[in-house]
Order: sequence, then structure tokens, then C-alpha cells
Amino acid sequence: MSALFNGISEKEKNKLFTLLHTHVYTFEDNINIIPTIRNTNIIGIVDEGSIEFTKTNYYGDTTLIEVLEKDDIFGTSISSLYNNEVELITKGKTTVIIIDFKRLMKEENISKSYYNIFIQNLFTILNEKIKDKNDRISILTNKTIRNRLLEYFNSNRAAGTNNVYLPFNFTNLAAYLGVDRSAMTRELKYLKEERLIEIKGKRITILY
Amino acid sequence: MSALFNGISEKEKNKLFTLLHTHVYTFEDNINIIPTIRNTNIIGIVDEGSIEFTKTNYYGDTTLIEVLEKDDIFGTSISSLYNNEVELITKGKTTVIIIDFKRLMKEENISKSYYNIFIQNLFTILNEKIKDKNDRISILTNKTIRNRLLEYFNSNRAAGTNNVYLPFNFTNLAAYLGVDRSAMTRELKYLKEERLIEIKGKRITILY
DNA sequence: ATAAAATTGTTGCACTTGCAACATTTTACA
DNA sequence: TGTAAAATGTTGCAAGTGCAACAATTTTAT
Repeated sequence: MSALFNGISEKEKNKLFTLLHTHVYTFEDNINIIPTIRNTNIIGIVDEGSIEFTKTNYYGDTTLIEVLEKDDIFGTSISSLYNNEVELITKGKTTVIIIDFKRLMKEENISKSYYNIFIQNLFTILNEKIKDKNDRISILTNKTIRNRLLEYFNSNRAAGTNNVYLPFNFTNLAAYLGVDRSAMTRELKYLKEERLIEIKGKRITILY
Repeated sequence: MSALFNGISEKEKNKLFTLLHTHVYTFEDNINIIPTIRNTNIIGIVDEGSIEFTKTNYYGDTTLIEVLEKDDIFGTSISSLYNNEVELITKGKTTVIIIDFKRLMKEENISKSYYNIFIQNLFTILNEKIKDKNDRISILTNKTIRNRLLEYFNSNRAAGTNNVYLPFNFTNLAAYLGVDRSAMTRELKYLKEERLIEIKGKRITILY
């Protein structure tokens, strides 16, 4: 659960949506939602389902930028919908809440305390997004698969432990690390043989 | 020049700084400024000089995350100062303006129109930062030096032209792309020989 | 103007990795 | 419960790239 509505009651949340004239859209599985919401300066919130945010370069290679789950945000003023190589593809039936960014910034809203909390939460989430991206950049600048794995494991330990719980499967881990999956599997085998890690399902234990 | 003070006059800017109780710090060359500003929930603005934002992983490899120039922003609520592997190193004598984030979010400020513009500008800048990082991630997931170069060139054309003007030298380009500099030089030679690009100083012309 | 420092260019070599092609196992779903 | 689909595991091989070590050039500072 994201922090977007932290400190805001369900009642206030509904008031906020009225105040901001939010729109709700529902999409079937595997739809690019950008054509529906394009040309508007908006903030979108995933309310149900999930969305894969991808970017395709000029020769057709696609990068998975992030997976947006319930209460994650996206939008012109947050990511880069204006870029036509970018797609937001629904995974499963998906509902999104759309807020007009201009309305969000209207002064008359400001007397409401929950409005201020909402703006603060938005900043906090953007902060976390930037931090996550910095972390991924740091990992991607490693020159070997081994170092990418080790840095990933190191910076994703469960607090106070030597365990990492993968938030996705190994195929997606390879994509996240920007490496060939089979080559990554080989490297994981070496790491296990050298007893630097142990793997049990999606739990990796760091032994080094 | 960043957009942080777009639509805000110099007079209003000074009023804003008074309103927000900003602090100004000046540092000599090559100082890590984090110890001075740590433990505060702040937004920092570079007013003079520049700052290299680096991240060092657990085995000592350092990644240059971004270079902050005049009017660029940083901070707990924007990047990840709480992370102790992170450094903000001044390049040359550098002055920064520090704004307490809590104060920035105080409701009593809100009647001022320039305050609202300032908040909007902050969102816009964060948006651009996220977009830049997404672009870099997209480039870094390419598996060959050649493809990283070509995608970089393609997504950094000067508007409406086939020219790219490097904002840094080739050594830093290699760091940005996460590749060995000498290997990159070799690849650039091949690209020139195959007449896919032309290089004249820091101007690259795309011929493909 | 000159020395020092930084940047750029070059190349051999070892090694990592992508790729392809396929086997095996697990998961999804009708 | 059975079958298709997805995920994981394996391996040979060619190709790309990091690394090291050095030369040449350009920039910076005094």
C-alpha cells in the first residue's frame, strides 16, 4: 500500500476526490491506457489491477520501467506520458483515478487540511520513486552480472536480516538487472556453489 | 537555468525565502555537504557552483547519479540523503539554499500566489528528474555499447536536427552509459568508419 | 610559455555474457 | 484433473567488452 492516502480518512478521501473532480476509468486486460488519458496534465492513481510502464527505443527494444500496483501513481507531471514511445499496459481488469493537475494546484482547495496532507504524500512518493530509480541506475552501472546481483541483494535485504525476498520472479529479475536470463541463472549457480548465497524459492540468503 | 523560479519575480523570490526561513550555506571545493545538512527534512537549491551526487555500493564502486548545477534541487524529500552511501561533493566554491520541508508545507503560506507557483515548479522539476532517470535506465538496459550509444544519441538530438551536443566530455559519457571508456572509444571509431555518425568535438551528427 | 594534469586514442588478450536451442519443472486454467 | 503455458535450468559457442598499459593530444594552471 502506497503512502498517498496516509493520514487521510476514507471520508476525507472521498471529499478530496469531489474537490478535485476526479474521473474514474476502467480498462480490460492488456490495454494501453495512454490514448484515453493523453493530452491532459494529470496525476493517475491505480485503484484496482496493475499497469506495466514500458519504454520502447527507436529500434524496437522495450524496457520495463516500473510495475504500478494499487495506489501507485503515474502521470504527465510525474513520468513522461508525452513521450510516444511510452506505454501503460493494463495487467488484468484495471481501474484508475485521474486527477487534473491544474485543479490540484488551485488555491481555493488549500483551506482543507487533508489537501495539504495529500500534497505532502505526493512529494514523499515522488521522492521514493527517485530513490528507487537511483538505486536501479547504481545497479545497472555494474559491469558484470555477478556484481549486479550482489549489489541488488545487498541493497534489498529485509531489515536487519541477511534475507532478500524477491518481489518478482527470476525472469523479471533478469529484466530488472538488464541481463540475459540464462546467463543470470548460470551466475546464480556459481554463487550458490561458492556458498556466497543460498536460494529457497524467492528467498535469497546472503552468506558473504 | 531550471524552472524552479519560473513565474516568480526576484522580489517574490526573496519574500518566499523569508517566508520559508531559508538558510544559506557556502562550501569550499570538494566538500561533502551531507554532514552539514543531515537529519533535516529539507529541499536544497544550488545557488552557485556545482555538486556531484554519487552513490557508492557495498564493495566500493561509485556511481555518478547526477551533476547538480545552478538552481538544481536536491534533498531528503527529493533524493536519498538518509542513505549513508550517498555523497554530495562540491565542485568549486558552492552556495546552497536550504528550505525546511515542513515549513514549505505549512498551511499559512498558502495565500501567497508565488508560493503556489513554487510548489507547481517543484512538481515539474521532479517530473523531469524522473523522466531523465527513466531515460537513463532505458539506455542502461541495452546489452551492447553500440546500442547504448545509438539510443543515447537518438534520444538526445537537438530539436528538429540530427545533431547531439554532449553536455559532458567522453570520459563522463562512458560513465553515464556504464561502459569502459576505451571500449567506448573503439566502438565510436567503428560507428564513424561505418558512417553511422560523425563527430566534431562535442557535436555528434547522426547519419543513420 | 611551459610544465603538469586531464582527456582522448589504441590494441592485445582473457573472460564474461548474449544467444540459441533445448530439457525440465512449475503454474495457470478450463 | 489434465493440458497448455510460463518459468526455470543447462550448455556450446561466438562475439563483445573490460582491463591494462601505453601514446598522443588537449586543457589547465602558474
